[in-house]
Amino acid sequence: MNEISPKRGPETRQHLLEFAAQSVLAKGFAATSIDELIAAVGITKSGFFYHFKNKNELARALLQRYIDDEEALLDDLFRRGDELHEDPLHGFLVGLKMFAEMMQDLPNGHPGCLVASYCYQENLFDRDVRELNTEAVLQWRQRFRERFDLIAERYPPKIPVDFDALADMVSVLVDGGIIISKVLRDKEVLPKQIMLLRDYVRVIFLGT
Amino acid sequence: MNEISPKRGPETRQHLLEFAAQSVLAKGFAATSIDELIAAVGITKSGFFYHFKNKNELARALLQRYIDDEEALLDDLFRRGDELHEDPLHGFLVGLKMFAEMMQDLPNGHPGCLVASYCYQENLFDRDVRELNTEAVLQWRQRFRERFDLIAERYPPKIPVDFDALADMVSVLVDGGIIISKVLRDKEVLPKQIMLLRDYVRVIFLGT
DNA sequence: TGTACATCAGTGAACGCGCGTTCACTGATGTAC
DNA sequence: TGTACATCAGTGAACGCGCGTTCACTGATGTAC
Repeated sequence: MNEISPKRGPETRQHLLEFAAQSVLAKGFAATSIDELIAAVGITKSGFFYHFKNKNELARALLQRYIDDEEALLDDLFRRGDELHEDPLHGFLVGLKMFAEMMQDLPNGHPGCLVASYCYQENLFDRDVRELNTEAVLQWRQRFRERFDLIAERYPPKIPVDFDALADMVSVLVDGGIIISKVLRDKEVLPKQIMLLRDYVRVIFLGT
Repeated sequence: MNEISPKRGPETRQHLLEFAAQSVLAKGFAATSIDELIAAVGITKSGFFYHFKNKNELARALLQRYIDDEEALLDDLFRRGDELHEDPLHGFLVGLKMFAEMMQDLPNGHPGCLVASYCYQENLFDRDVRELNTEAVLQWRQRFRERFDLIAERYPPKIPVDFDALADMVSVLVDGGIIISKVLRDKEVLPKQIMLLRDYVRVIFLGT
């Protein structure tokens, strides 16, 4: 038995991270115990400390993974939108549409945003983890801000609008939409909010 | 000493709730210990259990107080908006403006939303607490939905819009705005998001 | 081809502290007669 | 006006469990010569 024994380490680490992410989103980081993670994965406690030197290291790895995954997902999505329309506005609108559809197709709704979860437990974490969180949000602001600048070159906005605030609005609606979806146990809320944002962006740059 | 000793009970309870709210918003409910609360308030642990029969009872009281306070605050705010304009649209727009200003005037920004905090630790709480959370969000949906219905009677929307989703958008932008404000440590984010919502509502019903 | 050593991915036992909860008790104030 | 009892707002000591972390050790695989 256990014929695939060589090099299981990275795999075990991934399982720990996956299970930890679920648990943190359901109960918070403080209530997520190392004991439950190792029980789920099937190693001993010392095995956990081989992979992570302490619990804060787990928090860091968890957040880094989440940020990287989200970035890859959304980059891919808006790139596909741009491939369908060379126009930056319509490419973005298609990207938002695809994003809304993707959120709608998740069987149990969005599992939750680690950035938001950490935000409401920030005192638990070292400064490096908190800075990671801040950096991630700032990156999204910059990314969308550049997009709106690009759009505005071709489509001067019909309504005066602060592009940094509009860029933040994407993160705001996603994080807020996830919360209201979760609290109401209604997975339609998040996609509907994204579509509302889409309508707003259209009316800003096209006037209807 | 201690000449004002009679009937201190309710006062102690309020202090416990105030301190608990701060701590829960900074670290989460699980990491908020009864020990730190009683240390802050100056009673013993058994004194705590005189006021709350267990920790879940504290969670319930905390959330109930938060919901009641927010409801009173926003009711008052939109009532004042309506007093300045008998028109339901302009009364609402004024209310949103005052809301944004109020958020801007908080010295350290909004301290956080307990509904959102509990949402990311829902597995810690009994069903009654979770239902309280759901009910609160549904009430806000209904409240704003009625407002939009009223507005639409006089101002048919220029853009087709789902009023339930638009009503949810208020909660979504507030909860999301608080998170992004907190993560960026920039208290301007939340009021700006509220003003963006205001512009959106205006363009929906007035066309600009 | 065989041996020596290094690295990987863990095991097992023990640690001390902090946690939520229970229990029997208390001293000051309020109320009934 | 004095006494008996009830209620309020706690105290103090003890409980057992679960937590994160440390330490010395191990057995399987990989690499150098």
